[in-house]
Amino acid sequence: MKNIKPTESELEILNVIWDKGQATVRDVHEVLETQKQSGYTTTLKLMQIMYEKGLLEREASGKSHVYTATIEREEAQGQMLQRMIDNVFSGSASQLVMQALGHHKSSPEEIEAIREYLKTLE
Amino acid sequence: MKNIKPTESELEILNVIWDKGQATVRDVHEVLETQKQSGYTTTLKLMQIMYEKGLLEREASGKSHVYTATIEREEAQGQMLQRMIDNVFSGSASQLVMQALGHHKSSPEEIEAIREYLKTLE
DNA sequence: TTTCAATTACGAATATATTCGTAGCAAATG
DNA sequence: CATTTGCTACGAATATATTCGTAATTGAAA
Repeated sequence: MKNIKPTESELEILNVIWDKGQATVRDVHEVLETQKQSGYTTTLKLMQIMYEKGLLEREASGKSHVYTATIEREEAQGQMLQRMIDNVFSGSASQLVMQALGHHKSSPEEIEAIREYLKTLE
Repeated sequence: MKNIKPTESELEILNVIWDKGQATVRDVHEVLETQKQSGYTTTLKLMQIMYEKGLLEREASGKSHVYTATIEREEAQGQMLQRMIDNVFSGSASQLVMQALGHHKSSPEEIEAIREYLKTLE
């Protein structure tokens, strides 16, 4: 099992690739551009580094590369969550859950979904 | 309202200060030493930087300084959680909650606590 | 008062992350 | 075939985080 720790910029890129399934540098850049100002080669360089780190895989396609993530979104979310639980909530997942529920007015539907989910856990 | 974004090392220090309420550099260092190897002046420097950043307050006491956090633990947890929800869970707190519940076998007591908590939210 | 031990202040070295300019290459276009 | 366009590779500059050695300071002890 792969243990990743993406930086903030890397996470932005991963989110685009997870959304799309796969993406070229240009695909990613076009999305990022709408969120913040940045140069094309910046995105390129980051994705090259992520490839070297093993965060991304790529395949040549014409003159460009098509990138995919080497780890599933859920897997990465789980790892980042675990780190937050350990480092910020003294290892208590339920503390985190209650903080999250308290601070972010969840809709009744969401609360119901969580309640349903709790049932399946027993 | 203060918006903080402590680094990993800063968070380790904050955790010690939150636990103790207040602490000198030595206090903090003694705790950190048990977790990882590091020099005293490293801890000192970090705490000086945190003071400059406004993460910590301090008061002279004898020849040393007594530090306190300028933000409550719960407030900081809330901010970090919000950032994780935004950056990792596409803004969905309930997604985060369900991931957290699913991945970390919570004890029946914890689940019960969460269920109770949900009641109070309606 | 002199000495000693603990503390702070400070600067520098190293590591990592971020940004972007330039060069080189290859495919498409005229 | 020459030119343009769009891509990758690469190196360098900058920013931020981390680590620690050394010097200066201070309070307490001898």
